[in-house]
Amino acid sequence: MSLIQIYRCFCDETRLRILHLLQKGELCVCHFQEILEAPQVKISKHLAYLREHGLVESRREGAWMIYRLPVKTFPELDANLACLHDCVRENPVFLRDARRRAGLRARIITRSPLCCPSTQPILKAKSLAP
Amino acid sequence: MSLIQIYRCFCDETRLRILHLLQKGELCVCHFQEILEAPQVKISKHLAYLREHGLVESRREGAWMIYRLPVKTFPELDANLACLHDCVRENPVFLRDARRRAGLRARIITRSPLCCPSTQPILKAKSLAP
DNA sequence: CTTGTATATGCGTATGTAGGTATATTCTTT
DNA sequence: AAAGAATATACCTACATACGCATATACAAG
Repeated sequence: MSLIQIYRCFCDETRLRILHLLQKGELCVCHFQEILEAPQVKISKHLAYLREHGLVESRREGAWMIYRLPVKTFPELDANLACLHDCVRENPVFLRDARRRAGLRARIITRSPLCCPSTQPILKAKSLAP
Repeated sequence: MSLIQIYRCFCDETRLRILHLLQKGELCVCHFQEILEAPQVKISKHLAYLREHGLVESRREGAWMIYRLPVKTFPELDANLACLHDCVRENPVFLRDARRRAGLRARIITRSPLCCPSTQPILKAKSLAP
């Protein structure tokens, strides 16, 4: 993964918002759809772009795909993600995303299992498919 | 100047090298040509791109155009330039650029006025046009 | 005013990217 | 096996970008 590839990934707002959200932990596609209020195909393509360039990893969990930042970190990516986090500290769009993310988690936990179990500390994935 | 614009400017190697060089002070076009070993049109277009997006400023000095980072700074640009500087600390290409820049300055000072006076503390621009 | 130097710009081409629609794939549920 | 949900991909269009060649512009020197 080169610096240039990182910056290419960073130069789209949707991808920036995705990366910003992933800094607080993994998420599945439908979460991005809901938080960013963007169509599935748009989210899915940007995630594919990020994955092809090594900025996110994915795993399947039942019908859901869970995305996260690379477990094996890179200094350049770490540095730039930290810089991004700092730069958007007061940005309304990114602040709103963070709030919606927190709200989403609370809602899912208190209601029914609407989406992937990685956000539901109560239910385990395997228990959904006996 | 938005974050996205900064990242768009950052996602080309030539532009990254130009910005990295400018962190140590202003330079004119022919310096970039020599240090980066790139054709004039390529340098000129990347500088125009950076200027249109607010990442560099230019002024004319005789026949030369001097480029520099914006005098009026922006937090996002500062942060990302600092991050860039840190990321390329050990990058051969950027290290070589820095060395060539230093060598260029020394050569110009000790020899004749080959290029713009901003790198020549001995001669002033006005003294070249009496 | 002409020549030469430094720099910018117009144009053409090739490639990358963003976004949409429609469809395919994969898994779950029944 | 069939239907439905979650996600990915193929294809299309519009637009941005990178680069080179040729040419224009701006200034300096004579």
